[in-house]
Amino acid sequence: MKHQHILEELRGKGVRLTPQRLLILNTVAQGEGHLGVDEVFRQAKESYPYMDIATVYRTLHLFKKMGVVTEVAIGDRLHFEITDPDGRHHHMVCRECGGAYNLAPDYLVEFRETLMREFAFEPDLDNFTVTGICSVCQSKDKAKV
Amino acid sequence: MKHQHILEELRGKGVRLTPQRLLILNTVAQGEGHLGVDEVFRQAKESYPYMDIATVYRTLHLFKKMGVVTEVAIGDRLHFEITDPDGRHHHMVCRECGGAYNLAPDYLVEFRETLMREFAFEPDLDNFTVTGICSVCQSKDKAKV
DNA sequence: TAAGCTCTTGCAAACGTTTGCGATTACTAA
DNA sequence: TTAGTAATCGCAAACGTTTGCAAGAGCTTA
Repeated sequence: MKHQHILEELRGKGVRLTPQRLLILNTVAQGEGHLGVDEVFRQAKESYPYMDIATVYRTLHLFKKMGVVTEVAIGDRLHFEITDPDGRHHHMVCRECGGAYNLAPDYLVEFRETLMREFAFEPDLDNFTVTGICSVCQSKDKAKV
Repeated sequence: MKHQHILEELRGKGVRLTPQRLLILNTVAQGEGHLGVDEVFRQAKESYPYMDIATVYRTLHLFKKMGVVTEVAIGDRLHFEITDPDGRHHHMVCRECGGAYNLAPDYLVEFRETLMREFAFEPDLDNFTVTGICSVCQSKDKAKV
């Protein structure tokens, strides 16, 4: 069981650490990359058969609100990952293959400054996703034509 | 009935123009700004009581695929508007008040070029939405503290 | 350690959205 | 104008997600 610091943090915020929550946290942590809700549910259920899908949803939303996990929209489906501890990152999601790529925060600094200066609009760039077509799929598409 | 050019365009693409579709198109067009699915449904039902919610969903998705309407995510809810004919625009959505502001394409040109150059990632910036806090709500928040 | 308070869980029902299907309708061609 | 064909509609059921509620469990205090 890693993520001891996350547990301390949650306890400090008055979040009760139930077996279900620990299990879901572990599942998300072990699921390298990004897991969908149903995948988290299925895996957690293997360890604890009474696990309820409603608990999974409630727990993931709680973790998201607490900043412990990050939600990434991949083609209409929500995926979850443990929040990047050393500096947040963003995502580029390919609409063709569904692949998710990380994007360092630097690339958004200027965009953010522009919106602030021009519109006094403070964008949420902590959890930012841009969809598009990745380089691999671009090559494939060209090959088809 | 405006939007004659849209009808021609749809017919040209082999889309059947049923009364239900015309009605939904008019509803979206008249609903200044952005209408939710339920609002489109309710308004369309006033003119044609047999209107089915499934038809509204199917039609809006069809129109979206045809490029006739644009989908905007406003705080977990999808809204629809007639696609901007003279140059597309983007949206800034306030997560506090739910307000949607237009954003001219210019502000994204540089961001797009960066992603292309650095990652060969072609972003979908035709229908781009960034959430955040608008200037009005920022002032309110300050006042509360 | 045990009691008590509050939060969380599991269940079931509700909600919003999507899908399958038979009946109906828009469009095409004669 | 009419008949034929394929797409669309309305209905109902299915699906994924959220919510209400009573039973159960975590944390605090003494």
